Amino acid sequence: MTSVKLPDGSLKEFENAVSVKDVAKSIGSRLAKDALWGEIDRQPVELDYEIPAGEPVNLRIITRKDPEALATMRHSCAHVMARAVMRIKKGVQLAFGPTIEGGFYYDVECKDPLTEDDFPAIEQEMAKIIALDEPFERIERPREDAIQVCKDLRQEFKVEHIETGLADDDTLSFYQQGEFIDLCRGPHVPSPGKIGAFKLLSIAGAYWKGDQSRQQLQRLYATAFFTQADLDAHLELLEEAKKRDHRLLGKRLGLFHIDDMVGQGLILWTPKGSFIRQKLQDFISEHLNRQGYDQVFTPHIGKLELYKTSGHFPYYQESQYSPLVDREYLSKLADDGCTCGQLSNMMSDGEIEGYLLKPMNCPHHIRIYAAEQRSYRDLPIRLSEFGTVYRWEQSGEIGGLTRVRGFTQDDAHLFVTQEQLGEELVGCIELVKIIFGAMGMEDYSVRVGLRDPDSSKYVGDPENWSLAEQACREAAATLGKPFSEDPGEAAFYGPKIDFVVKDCIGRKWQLGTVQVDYNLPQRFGLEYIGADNKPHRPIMIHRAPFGSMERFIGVLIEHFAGSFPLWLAPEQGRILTVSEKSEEYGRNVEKQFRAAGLRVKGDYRSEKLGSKIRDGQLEMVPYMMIVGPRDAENGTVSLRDRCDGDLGAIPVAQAIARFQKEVLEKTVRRKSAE
RNA sequence: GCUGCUGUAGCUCAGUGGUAGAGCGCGUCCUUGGUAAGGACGAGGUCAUGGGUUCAAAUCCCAUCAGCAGCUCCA
Repeated sequence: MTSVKLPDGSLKEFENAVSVKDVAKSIGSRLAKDALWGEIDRQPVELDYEIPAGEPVNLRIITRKDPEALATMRHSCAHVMARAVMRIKKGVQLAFGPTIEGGFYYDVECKDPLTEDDFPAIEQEMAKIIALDEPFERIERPREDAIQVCKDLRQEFKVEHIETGLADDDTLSFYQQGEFIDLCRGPHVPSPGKIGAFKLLSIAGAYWKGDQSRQQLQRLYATAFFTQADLDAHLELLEEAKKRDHRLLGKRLGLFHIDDMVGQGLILWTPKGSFIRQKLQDFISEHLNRQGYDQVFTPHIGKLELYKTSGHFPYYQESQYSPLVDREYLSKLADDGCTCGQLSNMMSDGEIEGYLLKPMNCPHHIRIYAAEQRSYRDLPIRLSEFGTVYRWEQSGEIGGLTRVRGFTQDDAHLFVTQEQLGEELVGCIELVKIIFGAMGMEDYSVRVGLRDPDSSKYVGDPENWSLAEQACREAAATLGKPFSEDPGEAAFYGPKIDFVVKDCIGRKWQLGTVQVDYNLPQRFGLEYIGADNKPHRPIMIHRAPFGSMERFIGVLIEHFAGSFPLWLAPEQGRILTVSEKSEEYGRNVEKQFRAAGLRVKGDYRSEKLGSKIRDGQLEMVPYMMIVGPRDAENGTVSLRDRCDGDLGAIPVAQAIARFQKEVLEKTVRRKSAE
């Protein structure tokens, strides 16, 4: 007797031995057809798996409607892709081929490297394999046999993976499909016929096991869906998302420029982009004032000595611009043929004095704190600065506004007592909340980085750490949205709270961060005099709610799809004359808007109205004010909203009032890209 | 930094071992048009840079620089 319990709680009993498929058949022929695999007591099993007799087992039958079905089908598709590649190319070594968000990839090594030109052939071969519809057969082998199987197949990566990655598994599973056999945990759909529609997307390099020192493989990215319609919709979504790319919009709207002659990863803010940045800085400054911050200015460079004390030099030397060395030593360099390495050693040893382009603002702020004797009555001290820092990012990593070599942090350092820590962290979070709220950005995630309990790399008193970690949790909780707690993600000097968003192609970027620091106050010997008339050590909080102006604006361009809210729009409105006959009235209206402090321009070209409107729409101007003879006569403008279209004629004063209200309220307009 | 792809007019891109192309934009003129492209004419390019192969290179090869995708890294 075999009995199974179904997810709805019902019990089914069978006299003879039954497979998962038999159970599905007994429920309905439609289910039998749609069934992909089964799950017994939460363990995936094949459809032909024979259910053990005896005690009732919990059985789920998975169809494409179940959330995990798509991922499994995609993984099956990865096998099909690998098989196709092996049919086309000789000597293919397979590495890993997992499902990822939105698709899957397979890492392979080919003697004769693959290019995108091979895609049509691979896709054709995949179509053939799918048409064959041979079942995915699960084969289980004891450990030693499994290694032998991989050796026979000459799949060295698989051998290594079993020997190292799967060292604890006694039995290993393979899936076979015709001539193709691959080490795989499963599950799979019963056969490739279940794959609906697929497409190869791109090819890129990837290191074996993610280790830079290991060989580099080729990673084939692809995606698959149960229906062609779903695939088409997905591809269209990708195309739509690309139109929001801040690199394209930034160029098209003239927001910023990156120039070869200036240098990689160095942003030139054009007037329009500068305007947006200035407005954001003004906005945040206003809230800094309210929260009792003091704004400071500090230089872009500092002595090596400063960064030796802070620990940034030479420890992070690789990711910094080279130091600015004294003239004297430079000529010595030239005369003696001294190598860069030697110079670097001399600097670390203190033989050479030089300056560093600052990689962080904290050392400068610390020296402001240390410049005066501080009392507990002065604390907390909150020093803020839109401080520009420079970091030598790897060239392959630089791009757009999201990863640059020079950027301005909306930085601040708070010097607080242990007792004040919790409240100040909450204050920092409050700022983040205000900013994201004002932008209408809800789609961000929060991570609290905690100590790795097994590591001893952390500085500071463990008891204080626990207090700080708890304070971080409590501060994060004030956002009122779920956050993750990541042990081991803390900096060595203290726990932190990070805010992460995604860009238009799904890449994650860290924006704001709030970090507790026990280390720097110690390194710099910071003190304040307590109520007990004794010196005490303050705790530092580093915080940058935007992260950097560059990255934040990059993300913001994509968030708004280039269509900024009125208060941020460099050009808030444009006056369009119906014909040149209305130019005088148009200029008059323009003056009135300007006098009211609004940023408007006039389009007085001898173009047709439709053409001017089109230009205005494409340049993302929030409002257009159309003026013709009728408006001149009535003292009106015909207002056109970029999102809603024609709003009809209203008096000029009313239009101005509408603008001012919208600016004051910082209304967030709907997104739309074109 | 690594792997692959790319670099042609202000922008988007076509092109090919033998005198450099389109659309948009720009300029001039015509047109005076009421809610997403009116018309004509014209200007504009050391084909990223530096080497090499060749009678001949924008085209083929090498290097450099830059961009894109991914990997790695990210105080």
